[in-house]
Amino acid sequence: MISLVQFFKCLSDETRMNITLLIHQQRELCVCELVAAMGGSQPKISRHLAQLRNCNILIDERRGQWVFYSMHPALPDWATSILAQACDAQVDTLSNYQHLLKTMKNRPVC
Amino acid sequence: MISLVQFFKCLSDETRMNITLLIHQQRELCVCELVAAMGGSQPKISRHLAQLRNCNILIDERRGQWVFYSMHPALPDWATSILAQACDAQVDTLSNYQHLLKTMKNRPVC
DNA sequence: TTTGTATATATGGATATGCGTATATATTTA
DNA sequence: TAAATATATACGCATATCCATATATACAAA
Repeated sequence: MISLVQFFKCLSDETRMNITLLIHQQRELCVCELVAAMGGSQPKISRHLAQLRNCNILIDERRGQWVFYSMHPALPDWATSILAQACDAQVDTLSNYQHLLKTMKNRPVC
Repeated sequence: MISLVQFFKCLSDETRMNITLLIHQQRELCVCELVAAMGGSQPKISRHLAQLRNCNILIDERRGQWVFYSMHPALPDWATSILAQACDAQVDTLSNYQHLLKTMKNRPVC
């Protein structure tokens, strides 16, 4: 189980924080959607996703050529509560990402 | 005003996280109390306090030979909520610190 | 004013972190 | 099987972070 300080460390990078909040809000997203929303290079996003996966914040699931990430089902309640608060504090940035997702080209069909 | 990611960065170090949670819980503590509770060197605690002060998470107030730290009065609501959740997740460690405070020698009189 | 206690800061070094680039792997489609 | 797309990892480098140690500053008491 993830420790509190490890959880904060995972959220202490802007990219990782926004990835986590966006997935928390959208339930699941694949890597290419995250790349489109966050606007970084694919290896950059992928490396941060690996870290969040290794810390048991996210899980991944391959579906065809895509890999979808979602919140770890055993995430502690305190972590979920903190993420909900954080989403509130970050509504503006998140709605920006939502718009980029909607207008993204070649978005995979779920 | 502090950003969400900056807030998480401040809490991403074990010492800073525990300092913040303990002060959030105890309302205010002076540096020597924090040194006694957390068990690090005085310069180490002082450096972390300076960082939390510069980020507007804590404020300091000198009273005689002591400097007392407390939560910044303008801390955003989302930050306060996150700290409350974090305290819940950290009760065991915090009660440990409380005990060290109670049994500390030469504790300053408020 | 000297001494002691409390706190802050400066410095240097070890380690961690984040990134770009290149490349590897997996899957689908032709 | 070859080519295209999606994703992951390895490597090297620049920078950030954290710490111990030494020292500076502020205040209190003698």
